[in-house]
Formats: sequence, structure tokens, C-alpha cells
Amino acid sequence: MSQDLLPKTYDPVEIESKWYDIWIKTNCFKADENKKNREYSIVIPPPNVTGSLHMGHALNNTLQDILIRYHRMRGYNTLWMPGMDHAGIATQNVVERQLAAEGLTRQDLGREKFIERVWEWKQHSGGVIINQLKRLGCSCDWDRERFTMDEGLSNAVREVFVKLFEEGLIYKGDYIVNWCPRCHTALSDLEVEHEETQGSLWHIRYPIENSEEYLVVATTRPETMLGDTALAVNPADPRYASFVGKHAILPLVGRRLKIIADPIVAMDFGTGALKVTPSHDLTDFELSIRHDLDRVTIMDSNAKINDRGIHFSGLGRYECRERIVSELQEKGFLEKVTPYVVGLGKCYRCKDIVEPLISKQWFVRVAPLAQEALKAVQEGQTRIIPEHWVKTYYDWMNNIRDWCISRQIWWGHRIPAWTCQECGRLVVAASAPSECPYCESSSLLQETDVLDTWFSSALWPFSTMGWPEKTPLLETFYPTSCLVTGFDILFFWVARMMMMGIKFMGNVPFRDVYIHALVRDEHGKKMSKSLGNVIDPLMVMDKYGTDAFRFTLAALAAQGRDIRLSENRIEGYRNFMNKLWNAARFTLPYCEKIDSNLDFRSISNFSLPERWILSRLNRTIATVSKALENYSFNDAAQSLYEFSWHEFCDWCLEISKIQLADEDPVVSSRAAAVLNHTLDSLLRLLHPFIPFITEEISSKLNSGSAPILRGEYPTQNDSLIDEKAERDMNFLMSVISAVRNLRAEMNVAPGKTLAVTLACVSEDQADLVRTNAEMVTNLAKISNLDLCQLTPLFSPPQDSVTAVVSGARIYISLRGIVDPSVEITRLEKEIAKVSADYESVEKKLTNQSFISKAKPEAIQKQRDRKQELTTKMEGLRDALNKMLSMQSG
RNA sequence: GGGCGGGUAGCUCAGCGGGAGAGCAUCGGCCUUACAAGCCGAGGGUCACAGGUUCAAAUCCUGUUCCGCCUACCA
Repeated sequence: MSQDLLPKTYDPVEIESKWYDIWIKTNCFKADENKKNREYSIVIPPPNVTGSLHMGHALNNTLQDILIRYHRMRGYNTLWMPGMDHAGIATQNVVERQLAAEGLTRQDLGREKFIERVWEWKQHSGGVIINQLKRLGCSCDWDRERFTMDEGLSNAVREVFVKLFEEGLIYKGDYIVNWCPRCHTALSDLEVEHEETQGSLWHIRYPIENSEEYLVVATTRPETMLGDTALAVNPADPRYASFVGKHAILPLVGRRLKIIADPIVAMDFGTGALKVTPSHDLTDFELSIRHDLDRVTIMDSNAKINDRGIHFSGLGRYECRERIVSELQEKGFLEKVTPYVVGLGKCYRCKDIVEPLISKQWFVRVAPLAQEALKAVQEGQTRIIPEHWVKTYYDWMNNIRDWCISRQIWWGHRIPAWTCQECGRLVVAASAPSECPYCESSSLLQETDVLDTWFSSALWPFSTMGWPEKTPLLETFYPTSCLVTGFDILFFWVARMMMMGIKFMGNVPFRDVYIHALVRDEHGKKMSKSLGNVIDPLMVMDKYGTDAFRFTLAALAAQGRDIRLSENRIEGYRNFMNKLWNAARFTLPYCEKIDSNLDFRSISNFSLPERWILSRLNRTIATVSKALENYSFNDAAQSLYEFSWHEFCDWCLEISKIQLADEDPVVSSRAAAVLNHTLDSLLRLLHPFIPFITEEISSKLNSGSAPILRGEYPTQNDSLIDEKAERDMNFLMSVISAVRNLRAEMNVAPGKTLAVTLACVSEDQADLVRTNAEMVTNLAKISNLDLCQLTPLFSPPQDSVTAVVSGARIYISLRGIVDPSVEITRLEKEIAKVSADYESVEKKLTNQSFISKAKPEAIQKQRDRKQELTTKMEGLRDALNKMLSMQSG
């Protein structure tokens, strides 16, 4: 492959789709369910069937793909299980909107037809996200794709429901729930979002029966007074002690309200007196149980006032509020109104304001399940990473409330419970019973509600693998190795999977839970359509390529911190892709000719830069592997970036140009082999992050061999770590940099070669330079390098500028160019810097406490530094003195 | 109310006990035969504030302050 066949800039478009097709065609992503040895598995957090790829998905799936590809290359039998959930409310909303456009409602169609319609929608427009995940390069085992409404998964749902019901862990009852008047369904506590909104606190007078007195209560929702059935005060509140047991008269309505005492009432809030509306407030509902209070429901399922609402009947809840307030005012019941910020509960799907309402619902008694899930984390069967989420998990598990699982919609798993129309008993069964087991009547009516989507998602880690059957897949891959997810669904999903996995599989669903950050815009704002700050991942991939995008996400994925994504960061990594591409363009032609098997046994014969890059490579391998094992994606990415660009490209490639041109074929071919080896290893290291470009380059580097995706991930070879080579190279690189620096400071044309005198502090140092003189002169553009020892007799060349590196003095002769005053200023500045450093070191070393208490290594380090700074200072002072005398002379 | 995370270069962030770092942006010089999406250099920071622990603090502890998020039955 000749380099002119490769374009100068990397163009991702064709390469990406080409490789994805090849991977799919050659079954690269397939898991082997029958190979029980070193298995690694992840189940995807199922995206919503109505969804399309956003930044959160992109990050989440990029990280999973990195883990999967890494382990696959490490030789693990990997399974990445893909799929989607059916998103009951969201999907139903989508299809209902479609119907509305045709002037129809779901009721017009009827349940069966409507469900058919939803499936139709799913066939045609659902699941676009799957293709977008492919675009992102996700190496899921697509043949195993699952959907929560699949037959198998639906069986699992019914099986679990029946089992939990039989054990008394599922029950049905009249309770107050969060009701969304727009979606017409109950919501679980988690599905309600709280939002602080400016509201008011209305202080209303409740006259005491047979008395001139009244009690003032403060409320944020005056309209609910229509449903008041009591007043409550704190039993410890002396202000109201005399009122307890008496009755008040409900303004406008006239109902008698018992005044009760309960410790739940906060004395310091409002007036310390609470109106109790059991049917429309969660706290009040609980009070009604404790004190056996009446419940008066005054709203219907649309949140309109019903016929219990006297002359307000038929009004919407907010219209009613206005009317009530003005009527209270007119009649003198309103004492005052104060501004107040309320936490309004909103439906997480449609943002309508949630209304607490009493209705018949199904619940899971979660406390016993939660205890097990709590224990599993406490005992370390499942690790949560980063660890600070553990506390959040514990808190929630410890304060968990029963889970309302019924939803009054049609799309979803219909509750497998039937009521006998003859004897009225409830029959719960995995499949439809033909007759009532109690009275043998065949007149059975199934529940119309469906289950919360999260109920089926909770089973995902095992239902996708074929449970309740005992499948080889479950046998091999359960528990899964890791779950990767955002903290926003820690409770919704992770906690519930833990409960269900332990309950039904007898084992935790995953060994590790890695919780990643949220992706925000560059100013830290949550991306949202209404703010208009959304960056579309598909646009990013089009513009910069998938690899650049993935690398950006990985590089920004520091643990425990949100990601602020900016486009110019992505652009920077796009440039990195191009850099790699060009490094390959340079390297490839040389690689064709060589036998790529480097014999590391003869490493001692390798040149210094060769030993150096191999040493650096192996350190990088160690860093990257360790970082990935610890889910430190950013560390891994950063280390790879640094090595690729600033060691491999900036130095190794440049140095190799000299060696590749060497007349000695041993030298040139070894240089090519080292380049080839380093590039090949680097591509493998990078592959999990940037699969496409690495595959493309690798295919050219090793034409005819299997995809790199199935290749081996490099492992660290300790025998190639060479500290001396690193030290020596650091010295030589510093010398080169120093010369370049002086050249730039002195405004010497880059093309102009220079005469340099290098006075070394030791024979070893001089030897080192001598052996690598070609490299030094080449990279520093030196025409004439004069090497000598720094002896007392040494006299620096005339008309030169000076730098000091590790004691060695570098003099660049600039006859006629040197302006002493410029050089003096430069040296003085340099000396000031060095002497500041010197003083801080000296201060430490003269501090007795430091000498006696600090670690010996720390002391030695300061001594070494002092030595280094001393020689540097001497060199600079000498140079300065010389310049000063030159100027005056 | 409880909890968590954060305030480090102009911007976005690493670092989390021993010489203040990166990317982008800025400035100067280069079309050097892999790459101008590039190369070679440079400038830029009392690491939010105040105390404390330590020989040593951006880093650990306490408090203050400002931001963000999660959670909760003060209506």
C-alpha cells in the first residue's frame, strides 16, 4: 500500500460503514453461549422504543462498547445483549397523537385494534435508535435483540407477577396515588418530578362550632378544601391544645370537621394548623387511616371538580381555586395571602401537574425485596462505582415505599388477574384461566390495567436470556459482569433489577454497576429542546466522524463528574484522528518490506530511541489497562492521546526518519520493525475507543489478517521497561528542546543550521550525546556540534547564547546576531526563575524538621533538585557575566 | 429539611499530601518530502474565602460563600 493511495486527510464516512458491515457479516459480535470460560457480559440499558439517540445514549453506549471490545480482545467470551423497552405511556402518547390527527381516539378503535395499531407503529417508526447505535459502532450481539413486549419477556413478566402475588408481595387496594390527569394513569412516586414554582400560601379561617373563635390554616391548594374532613394540630402545641376534640365548620360547604392531634403536623409551618383532605393529599390520606377519617373525593380523573364540589362542580382545578379564593374573601374567611415557593409535582412524561387521587391500584410490597438488595451491596456481591453512589442507594433502599405498578393505559403487559363475575373472587394466573377455580364459572373478566414499564425492565438481565427457561445463555452469562448506566435511573431501574434478580435468579444481576455522568452543554446546563442547547450526536458523527466523537466522550468521562460537551473539544479529537491517519500514512510504506517479528531478546542492540519508545509503549499499555479495569475511561484516553501524539509522532517518527534512511540495512529494517510494532500495538490499544479508524489502518498494516476487533489486546512486557533509556532520552530531548528554544528566542530562521558547543558534565554524558549525535544534530538542526567536557579550563565560545540542561551547557554561536542586551534580559529572567526554585528547595533542605521527618525519598529528591538547579545557575551566571563584560567591553 | 458533587490558565476540565497540568483559545516563527485538522516555540494561575492538621496542603479536616444535582409527608 503506497501512501499516495491514502488521502491526506482522514475521511471517516465510507470507512465507518464499510467496517461495520464487515464486522456484522463475519459475525464478530456473536457471543458463544456454550463456552463457559472467561465470560464477560453486559445487558444494554434498553432505550425507549420511541427514542432516538441523544448524548446520554451516546456516552452510555460508547462506554459499554469500550468495555466489551476491550474484554473481547482480551480473549473473553463476551455478550452484549441489546434491546429496547416498550415505554408504555410514551408510546401510547405517540400513537394517540397520530390517531388524534385522524380525528380518532383510542376508545374509537377499541383496545384490540389500538394495540394492533401500536405494533404497526413499532414496525414502521419504532426503534430508530437501534440503527443509530450501530452507527455509533456498538458491537452488540444483534441477533439476540430483545423487546420487553416480546413473547418470551412477557411470559417472564406474568411468571413474576403470579409468584409475587402468591407470596403476598403484590396486592391490590384503594390508595392515594399520583395521578396524571392528562395521561389518565397512575404514576409511581419516582415518575413524579418536583419543580419549585412561585405560588401562594392562603390563610383561611375555619370557625369553631358554637363559638366566636376560629382556627386559621395555611394552604397552598385552597380548592381542595371542598374535600376537607378534619383539621389537625400538633399534640405538643400549647396554642391549640384547647381545640383538640372540638369541631370546626368548613367554610362555604358547612361540613363539621373534627379537630385532631397528630405529631406529623409541623408547629413552625404556617399557623401550625393543618386542614386534612384525605382524598387529595398523601399526608392527609395517611392521617385519615390513623384517625379513621371520612374521605371526600371532589375531583374526577380529569382533575375537574365533581358533583361533591357544591356549586364549583364542573370547574377545572385552577379555575376553581380562583373562584374559591374570591368567595372566601367576599365572605371574610380569607385572612391573608403570602407568597410561597411550592414544589409542584409534574408527570415525567407529559409535565402536566400531578393530582393525588384515590383509586384502585396494584402495588409491590418492596420492603422485603429491598432488604436483600441492600445486603447484596453491603456484602460486596455487587460493587457500585464510583462508590459515593452507594450511600444514595442505601438511603433509598432503607426508606423505600411500596411501588404502584398498575397503569391505566392499554399498551403494556396487561395484569394477569381476573375477577369472577359469579363469585367475585380474584384469580391471578400466568395464562388465562378458562373457568373460575372457586366456583367454576366461565365468566371471568381480566383487569384492564397494564403494568408499569419498569416492572418488565426490572427483569431485563434474566428475561432477555430466556428466563423462566433454564437456558445455556443464562447458565453462561448470568450474573452479568457490569451494568453501565446514568445515575438518573439508579432507583427506577438498577435498584429494581437488583431486587428482582436476587428474588428470581437467587443471585445478583451484575457484579459491577458503573454509574456515569450526565452530558450537559458547555456551560453546564442540561441539554433540552426548550433551551435549544442540544447537540445532536448524529450531527456530530456526520461532521467529525464517529471515532472522534467516541474518543471525546471517553476522554471527558471522568468519574463522578458531569460532562460538559463543547464542539471544539470534539474538533480537537477529530484532529487527533487525522494525526493517527497521517502517522500511518508515513509508517505504512516502510512496514511492507519488513518482517514484523521483532526479536526482543536482542533488545540490548537496539538504538536508544528504539528502547525508549518500546519502554514508553509498555508503560502506556500498563496505564491503559489499569485505567480500563478501574473504569477510568478518561485516564486511559488521555494516556493514549499523550503517547500517540507527543511521544510516538513528535519524537519516535521524527527520529525514525533518520534511521530509516540509514545505509546499514540492519539499522533501517529494525527501525521499520519497531515503528511497525509500536503502531500496531497502539492501534490495538486504541481500538476499543476508536474502532473504525484503527480497523482501517490495521487492515493496511497487516493485510489479510483477521479484524483487529478479534485480535489480541497488548499486554505489558516488563522486560521492555527501560528506565535508563527513558532518562537518557529525556536528557537528549531536553537538549534538543533547549536549542530550539534559544533559536526561537533569538529569532533565528528555522531553516538556518547552527553551530553548537555542548559542554558536558561527565564523560558518560558526552558519550551519550556522541552516540546519538545524528539524532541531536538532525532534530535541532545543528550543522556543527562541538562536544567537550566542562572543566575549569573550559572557555565558552564567543558570541554565543546559553542554556543549561542537566548541568550540560549549550552554547549556540551566533556571530553578529547576538544582541548582548537582549541576551542579558533573557538570562536575567531565566536566572530569576531558577533562583526562585532554588530558594524553595534550599528552604526545605535547611529545615531541620524536614530533614528529620520527611520520607528519605522526598529528601533525596530535593537534594537532586538542588544539584540540578545549582549547576544550571552556575551556567547561566557564567553566561550572564560574559555578556555583561562583552557589553561593557 | 436531608444528601451528593463542584468552584484550578480566557473557556472546558485533569490532578486530590512533596517541583501548578492538558485540550481549545491567545501571541511569535515556519507551506521542514506523514499531517496547516500540521510543525517549532512563547505568554498566561495568591488552585473560591477563612481557619486548622502536617516537616510539607490545590490535594486531608472544620467553617463560610457561590453554583449544580438528587431526595423528602412543612400543608
